[in-house]
Amino acid sequence: MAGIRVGGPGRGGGGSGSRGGGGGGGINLLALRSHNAALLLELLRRAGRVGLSRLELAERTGLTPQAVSKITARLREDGLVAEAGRQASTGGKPRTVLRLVPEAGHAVGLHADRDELRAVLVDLTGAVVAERRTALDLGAGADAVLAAVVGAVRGLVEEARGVTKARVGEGTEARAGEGTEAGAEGDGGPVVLSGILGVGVAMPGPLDHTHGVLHRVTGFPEWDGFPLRDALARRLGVPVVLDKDTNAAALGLAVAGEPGAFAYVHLGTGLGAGLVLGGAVHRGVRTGAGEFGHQVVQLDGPVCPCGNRGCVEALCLAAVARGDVDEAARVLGEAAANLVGLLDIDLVLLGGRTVAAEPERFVRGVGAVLDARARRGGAGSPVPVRIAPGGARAVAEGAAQLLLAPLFGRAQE
Amino acid sequence: MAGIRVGGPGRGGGGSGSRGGGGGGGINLLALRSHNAALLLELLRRAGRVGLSRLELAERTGLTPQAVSKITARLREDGLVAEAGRQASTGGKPRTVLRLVPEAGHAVGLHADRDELRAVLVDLTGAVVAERRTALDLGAGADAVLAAVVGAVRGLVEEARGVTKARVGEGTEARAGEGTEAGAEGDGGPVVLSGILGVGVAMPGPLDHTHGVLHRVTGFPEWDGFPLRDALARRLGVPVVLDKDTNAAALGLAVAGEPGAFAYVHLGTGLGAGLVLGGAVHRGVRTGAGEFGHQVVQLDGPVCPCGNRGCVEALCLAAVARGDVDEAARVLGEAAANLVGLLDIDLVLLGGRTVAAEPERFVRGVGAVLDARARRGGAGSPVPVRIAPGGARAVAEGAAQLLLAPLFGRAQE
DNA sequence: TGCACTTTGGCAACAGCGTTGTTTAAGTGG
DNA sequence: CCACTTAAACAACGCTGTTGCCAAAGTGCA
Repeated sequence: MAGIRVGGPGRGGGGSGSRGGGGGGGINLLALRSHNAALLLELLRRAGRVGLSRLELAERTGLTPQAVSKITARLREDGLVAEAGRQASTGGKPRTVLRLVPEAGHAVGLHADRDELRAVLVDLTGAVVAERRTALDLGAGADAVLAAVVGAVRGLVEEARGVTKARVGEGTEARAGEGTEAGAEGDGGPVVLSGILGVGVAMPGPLDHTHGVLHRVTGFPEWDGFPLRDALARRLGVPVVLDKDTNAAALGLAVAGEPGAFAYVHLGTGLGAGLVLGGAVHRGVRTGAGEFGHQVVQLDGPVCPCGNRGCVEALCLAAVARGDVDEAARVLGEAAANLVGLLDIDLVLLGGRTVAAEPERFVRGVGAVLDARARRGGAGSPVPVRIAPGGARAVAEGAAQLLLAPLFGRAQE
Repeated sequence: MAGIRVGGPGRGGGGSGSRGGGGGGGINLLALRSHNAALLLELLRRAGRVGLSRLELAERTGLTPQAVSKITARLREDGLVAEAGRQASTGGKPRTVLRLVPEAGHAVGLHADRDELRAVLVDLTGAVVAERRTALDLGAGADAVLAAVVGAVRGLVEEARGVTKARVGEGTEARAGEGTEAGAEGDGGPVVLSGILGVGVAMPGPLDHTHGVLHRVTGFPEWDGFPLRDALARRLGVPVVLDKDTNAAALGLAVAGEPGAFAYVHLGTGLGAGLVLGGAVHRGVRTGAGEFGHQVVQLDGPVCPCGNRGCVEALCLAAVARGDVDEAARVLGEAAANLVGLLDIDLVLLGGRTVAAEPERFVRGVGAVLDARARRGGAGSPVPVRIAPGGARAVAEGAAQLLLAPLFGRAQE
């Protein structure tokens, strides 16, 4: 069944108090092994259905071809990678294409919003295999909510397993196209679901990502300090990771190929941001980063419910409320420009219900401010603004990446 | 004489196009070796004169004691580390204390401000060994300025070498306290200066850290696009690194022990910031991060020379100009609070001439805003504000760290 | 003073990592 | 059909950190 732990089977000693890695920054041989394995997996993931040859992997990693051969052999043994056709010859033996086996692992992503719960099951490549939506009432108490969440996850996984089994037939091993001529397109042949890697949970409002604890869920004081991660992990029996919705969305976008430094700005019932710097989600020490909405852009401006005066969120939402979308976009643009200048990022992605209602006008309005500032600030090409791809499912997909991303070398701080 | 390259002598093959490390993220055995060596050096540097035992190093890195022994043996061979006394016994053989040898390497830090040049020579621990100050006229043309800079560096190094030689006597080897009982305090015994590791240059205004090129030096258009790093490196014959003054200061503070995430806010003739996130200076893709002064905090406010309306810099400096320091501090505080909320940092450090004129009032004023916001935002303890230690020499010292820091594992992106 | 005990840290043997040199496989082109 | 080219596996190697063992150097009690 091939464990998913990238570190490999580790048949040897392993016994005593072996420090796996991480400990204090010292790089072990085990740590080295899993790092390089994760690196190859990440390259293969990004290559998608096209795949990559061993030599291409060697070029891109800086490792020797032989090292890549050894590592990929292990990954193939573990069922994570499979050979899939060959490239055109350039005068000699054609390169063998390696591809990630999507069915080698799955993860669940949950987006628990104020009024609904969205759950997705994704495979190793991040593609959605199954999805569920249900209403959610956070006021019903912890037990009821937890039961609902657990039920949704269980149902999702079992339903998906049934569908997949039905499609395939039965009695399959998790080895896809092992050695044989699977052809360039090994389509339509997924296999039995391996165990679930874990569940990622994305929620609005302040929380502690490191400990998986909620803080001050707006309007629901009974959730304050609730250790959601551990409670869910106990009931589900799989690892659980908790994060803010904006961070999950940003992670999903980063994994999906957006550049190494961008901001995901979410304007819905509130205003927040997820920051990706150097390819990794920046959460800050207390998972508090991305507190974008309560930036003051108007000294001594109107009072915001948070107590400050002149917050972007208040100004922006007020403009939306009175129908002045262009003004809302302009205010949002000024705040985004502050952020862009402060962090020198490459891209601003807009998302959220309010933006989704008038996407072009927001993109145009925010972009206009950024262009004007860049032209004056002078550093060069203006920072592009786009609507974040992925739509309403993006947060849930990103939540699933909270578990997948570490396999591909994206440490979650 | 023991090269300073942490990677070690590498007596073996080394020959052909061996990819040292870095290439594409793949971790080589060489890369592993230098990583772990750098990690130990960093721990020893932070321990300072107190030093650390091998077992303490093992605990903190997660490496086995034997691995630490091997690595430190190499470092001792290279003259970077020396034994220095022993700790009190806890019932068995007492632990041998290891300490960094400060004289094993030196670097030069330059702070080229608008009107003066400050140069420091620091040893491996970052302690200033010699210092020079001269007037600087950026308008005198590239050749004249470069000649002045080169002269200052040469003079500084030779003067320091003379002094050190005079103090020591002569004929010393770069092995300090090798094996012998050097006593707990091996004071007053530095040695011949090893070669200079390189020169770090810190300047105001926008520039490209990656390529070492200046952009739009305010008031001196002739410097626009000038490849200062390469020009200086050619004339000096040692590696040169260029960075913004605020980034250099932030790096220096980070190395000096400030927490893993803080902002250095510099208010002098202009307003800028250096950001340290996750222990590393955040420069952004175009070295543009830290553009703090032209954050808009007053929509449709007064026009700033940069063309925007309501920039912090304009508002803050205007308040200073009319003598209203408290208002300046309040405005600065609001902008700093925006930054703190956005990035979830641990600390705000204030520096620069204008702040230095009224330090307490700025600290109090900025702190008041941060406290108020934290109390409302609620996440918990307020973010402390302090005057950045180091004074007027801080930028030059940080510039020297541009070369020292990589030895200790702080990659410069 | 002497012996038992504890702890440190070097030495030697080892497994595992990526590297190098060589061989086999699998194509192209004359 | 054969020379040539390129890809990838195999084998030997050097170097990494790891493990097992032992000398060194203290403490503490008899």
